[in-house]
Amino acid sequence: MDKDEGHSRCEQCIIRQFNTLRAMSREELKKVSDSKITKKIKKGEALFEEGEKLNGVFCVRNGVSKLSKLSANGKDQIVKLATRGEVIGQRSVIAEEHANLSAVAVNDMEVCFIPKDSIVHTLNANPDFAVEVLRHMAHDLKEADEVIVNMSQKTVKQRVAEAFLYLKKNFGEDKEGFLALTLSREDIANVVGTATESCIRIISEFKKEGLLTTSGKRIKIAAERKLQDLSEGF
Amino acid sequence: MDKDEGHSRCEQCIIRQFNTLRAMSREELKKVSDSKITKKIKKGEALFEEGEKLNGVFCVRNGVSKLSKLSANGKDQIVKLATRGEVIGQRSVIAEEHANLSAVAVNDMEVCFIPKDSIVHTLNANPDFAVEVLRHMAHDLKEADEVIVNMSQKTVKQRVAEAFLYLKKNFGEDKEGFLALTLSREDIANVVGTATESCIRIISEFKKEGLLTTSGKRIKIAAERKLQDLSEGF
DNA sequence: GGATTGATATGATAAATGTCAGCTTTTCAA
DNA sequence: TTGAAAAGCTGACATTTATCATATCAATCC
Repeated sequence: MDKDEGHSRCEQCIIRQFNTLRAMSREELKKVSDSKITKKIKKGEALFEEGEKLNGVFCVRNGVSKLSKLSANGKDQIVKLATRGEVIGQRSVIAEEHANLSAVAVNDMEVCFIPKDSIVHTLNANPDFAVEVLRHMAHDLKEADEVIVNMSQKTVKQRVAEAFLYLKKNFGEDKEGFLALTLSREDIANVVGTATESCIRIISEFKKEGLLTTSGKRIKIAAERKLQDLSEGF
Repeated sequence: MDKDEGHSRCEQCIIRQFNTLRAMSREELKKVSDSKITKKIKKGEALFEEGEKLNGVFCVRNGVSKLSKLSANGKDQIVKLATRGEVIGQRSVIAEEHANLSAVAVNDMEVCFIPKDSIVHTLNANPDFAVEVLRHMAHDLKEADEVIVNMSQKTVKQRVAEAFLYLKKNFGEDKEGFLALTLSREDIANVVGTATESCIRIISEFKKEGLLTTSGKRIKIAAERKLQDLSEGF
């Protein structure tokens, strides 16, 4: 059994090494550990919805969550995919605002809910932690800027290509070489910001051109270099 | 003469009230004031270019700067317009990364350059300041998420309408009722993420429909409510 | 097994947007 | 003042993308 499973202490949790919690002192971490609640979230269930007031943050132990925002025309735009080691909801807790995004499990998840008190307290008391969170948010902001440019300047085809490269880079491949994270065509379309049909059509095209192969909804990247070139406009 | 002009002390600078610098202690502010350099930037000149290493941040005293990123197809995407009271370059300094955006003056500017040492030092020593910067960045991140959704889900026409509402809200109008910030058609197109010709065409349409009136490059919003509705998809 | 449902796929068509070319107006410096 | 350069504008056309309709496939439930 994975030694990080169950109700282990944050102090021993290896997940912590990958996120801002590593900048906490031993005592601070102990407090977090005492107040945290481990939750299992089934595929399709929501961690929270857009507009909801968050009383804490979620540290992802396993699984993937999509962070999305509903647009006026009724479509969901997926802004980020959060996986093992990432902390969700920090932005809203820090800004003391209601959630600007919804978080829904893409597959079965295990998360730790950390009440905001211990986070906010540490933020005000431990500059190392504050700066660590700040660095992390600065990084997210840079990524967001890049997404803005891609959304407005790249074609749908380029963005689809990029989405697959992103999935490979961030979630890797399984033993058979398929992308480890399997998304529905609709979810892919919502990442890319296009109609589901357009997305499916482009995937079909890519298959014909030998850039991808598929098996059911699973997708394998067959010519990464060509996908890369395509996504950059060649 | 404006009492904030010239080489005044940061302690007395009224601009400071609007940005993160207000969370600094008296001594910290003194250090900043001693090391800062006031600069005049002419319209069209750059504060810094994408990829450049920043040795500090810029506090805007007067004028407006466009923050933009060059896309692969050679177009500039304007990600943000920064005006009086805003601090530019914080993200790059905090993340210790090269600038991910270029900053170019949209009109004549007066800015204070603050070397990064005093910023970084205060960040590590004064949690209030760190949290203040963090709040600010959390806000920017939320705005960026909204831009992503708009870019991917709204039509060009909706985005143009929204751009004018944004300009009115953030920069106001002059005595005659024209938008106080005058941008070239190309800059508007680069905010919206569309071709300059498409942007011009839509402005012409809006004029015909009585939503806008123009005088040279100056633009007046004639029917704000209708523009609002249009931007939301009605 | 057969019925039902949701996801995937494809075609036909319409709408939105970009590109290119040419023209007019404004700007700015010699 | 004037003439070149830049910005603004418009039309024609090509391309991209969305929408609607329909068909197929796969999973699930009785």
